[in-house]
Amino acid sequence: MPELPEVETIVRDLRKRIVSKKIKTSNCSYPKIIRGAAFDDLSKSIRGRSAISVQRRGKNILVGLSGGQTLWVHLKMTGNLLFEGPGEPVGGRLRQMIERKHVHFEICFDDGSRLLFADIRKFGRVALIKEESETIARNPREHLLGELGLEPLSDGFTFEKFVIAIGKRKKSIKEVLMDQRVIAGIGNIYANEILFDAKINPFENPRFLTHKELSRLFLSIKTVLRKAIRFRGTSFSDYRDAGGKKGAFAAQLKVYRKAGEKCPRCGNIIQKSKQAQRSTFYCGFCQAK
DNA sequence: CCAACGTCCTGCGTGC
DNA sequence: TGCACGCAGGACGTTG
Repeated sequence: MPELPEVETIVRDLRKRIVSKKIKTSNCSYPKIIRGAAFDDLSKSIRGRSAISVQRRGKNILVGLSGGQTLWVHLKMTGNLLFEGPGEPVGGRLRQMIERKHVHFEICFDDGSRLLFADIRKFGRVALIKEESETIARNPREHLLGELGLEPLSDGFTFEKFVIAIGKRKKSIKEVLMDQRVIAGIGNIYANEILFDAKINPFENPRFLTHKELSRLFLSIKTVLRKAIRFRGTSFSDYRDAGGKKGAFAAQLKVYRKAGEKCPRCGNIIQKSKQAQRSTFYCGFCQAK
């Protein structure tokens, strides 16, 4: 479930903690999570390298290493990236993940600290990108990053680009918002919340949205994502930040997982439906078509 | 070309 | 109580 706000929270935490640290060793207990080259190759390639940057692109985490290589991580549904400082074993959920053998990959730094990749459902993936990270940014068809669309919190995310990106699509507006090739980083939770905030029906055809509705949607994308980052993301059962702590945005959710409850805006009952095999939550009154 | 569905996985909630 | 099943869903793969 980590979407843009959760990934951004993790990236900011990790940036403070691992930049300039040197990799001593790495271990992998479930090789299927490694994409591309075999784990042994990856392990040899990163040994002795230092982390020089931590960046986010959509829901992708990119750890830049000295020598020009980049470690790519995608957390998918239930993945966690957790940092354990030197000589300070973590408690709580991370301890539980370790004990239940949900840690599948780890990087040990030479100061004794560790970066752990844990994932209950093993959907998350790790890979080493050998080209320079700049090359990746310039080439949107780079395989591991897919064909990523607009970065919604960047300066390049303008209303004009947004309208062009949205306009041609034939699927419902909610499916379009979740399409990583259009806008990168929005998943099911924030698609629901953004559409509620913008008072737009999730089933609406993007072609029929008025200029006024598109303006509201453009604004809601930015305000909802920014607010969620301020609250350090949404935690239900699985998401934790790099320190193993929960995000606080779940208490700010207006419609997601609130079927049968009253709409906080108009008091009507929040509906639950399905779109492309995913749950959709909305208020049928203030998000009417 | 695109839409729709299947796949990967485990934990949790529900119903018999 | 215990078991079977459905559900959660991001992104990729396959099918039609």
